[in-house]
Amino acid sequence: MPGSTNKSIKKRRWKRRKDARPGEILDAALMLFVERGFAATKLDDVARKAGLSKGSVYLYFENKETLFRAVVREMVLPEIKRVEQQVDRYRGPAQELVRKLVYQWWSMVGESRLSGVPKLLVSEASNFPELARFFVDQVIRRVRRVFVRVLQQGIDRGEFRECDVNHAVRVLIAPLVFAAIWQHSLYPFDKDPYDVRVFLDTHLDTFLNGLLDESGQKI
Amino acid sequence: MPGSTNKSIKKRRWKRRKDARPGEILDAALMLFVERGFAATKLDDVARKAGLSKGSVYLYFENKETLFRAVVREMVLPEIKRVEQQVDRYRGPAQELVRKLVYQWWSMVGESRLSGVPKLLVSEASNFPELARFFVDQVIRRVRRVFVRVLQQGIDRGEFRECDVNHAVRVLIAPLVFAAIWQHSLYPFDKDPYDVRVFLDTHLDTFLNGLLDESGQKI
DNA sequence: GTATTTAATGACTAAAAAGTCATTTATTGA
DNA sequence: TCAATAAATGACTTTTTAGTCATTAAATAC
Repeated sequence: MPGSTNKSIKKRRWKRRKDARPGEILDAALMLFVERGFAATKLDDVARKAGLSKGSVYLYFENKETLFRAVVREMVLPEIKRVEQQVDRYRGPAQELVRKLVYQWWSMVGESRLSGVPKLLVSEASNFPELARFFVDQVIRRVRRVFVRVLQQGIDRGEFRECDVNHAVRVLIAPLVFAAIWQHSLYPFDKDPYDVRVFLDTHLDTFLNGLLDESGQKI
Repeated sequence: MPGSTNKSIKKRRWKRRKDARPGEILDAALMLFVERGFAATKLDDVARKAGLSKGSVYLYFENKETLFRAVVREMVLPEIKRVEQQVDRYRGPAQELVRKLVYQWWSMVGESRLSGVPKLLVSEASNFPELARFFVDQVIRRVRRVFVRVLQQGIDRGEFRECDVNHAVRVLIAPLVFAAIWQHSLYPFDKDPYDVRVFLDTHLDTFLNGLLDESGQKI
């Protein structure tokens, strides 16, 4: 019988959750900003997705722009530090390290909600120049630096042939970033089958094979 | 003496240029949409950039969305057809063809205003699903098909080793698209020097070298 | 030169979404 | 249990920008 369950139960309209709110708002905002972009995202939608009202969002974030900046800064930095540490610890053949890093990067960035951040920053860079600068300095360049070290190590060990490491690292990274961006943009509209793992494997195979010292060992 | 030159010259306030307007509006719109995205682009700005008033834009395009769709459709299709024809004509070693295509692609897509289109579509895909579908079908997949044919040819000729052509082609293309997107997004904020030509060369070197038949010829 | 046509304008209206705040109500603690 | 506190609301105001249209003036035809 409908209505019998809530006969005289006073429904609590909302709960106080001061501590949980900011994180929930950031999560909801990240998802919508990634999907729609900054300008096309309504704060009302963010609020609804985060399970509160628009007015409450303004209790935690000064305005829409502040929220946007917070999304990028808060979500990204903790992760990038983890990568750097992981690389510091590793010892072994450069080839193996590259493979490990690529797969780790994918499972961390590619499969988590964070994978949307590259798309978001590519889309909004010119609307938020100082955020773009922050992202390039604090994320992109640090990731590059990590990979440069690995490649240089490989060359020093004689695994890889001499090459322009600065550009090689960009060639190595480009398909990774591309895959993340793709996932959040045109992938859903592509009818041709495509497996990110196979894509990364293929990239690793050709890239590493192409980088092998001519006299050197096979993969 | 200021003012003497326009003493009694009746200044023409505007000219009738019915034929030229649509193209000029499309050009201006493309630039702004690429830079700022759809929602953040004001029709007033498009109009000013195109050298007319906002009201006039509505003489040529029904509304903002129609204009957006027109930008993508009108600008892209003519170019893609040219690429396909160029490939059809070519005969020679697959390696050379790949190199030629990459450089041609760059000078056509990378250095022209069209290079902004990939960024635009990546950014707006989920806001314009049917445009995204159109772009994937009519551009991306056709470009892939062209490159697949070349790679397969190389394998058949024994230049390249056997491999998953469908994924290899994505690995080949990803850095190209990435470079175009990068150029229009985070590149201006990157302090590390980077030369697209060298980037493409490095990519070609590792990719082609990585794809060479193990028993085969050197680059 | 004058009348007619229509490209072009810009001041206007309408719609949408950002941002505010007086009020409500869950929570705390006396 | 009741008063005090502050988290949360949602109706409201403001701002922004898409879209309209009566008017202006350049081009054309007579």
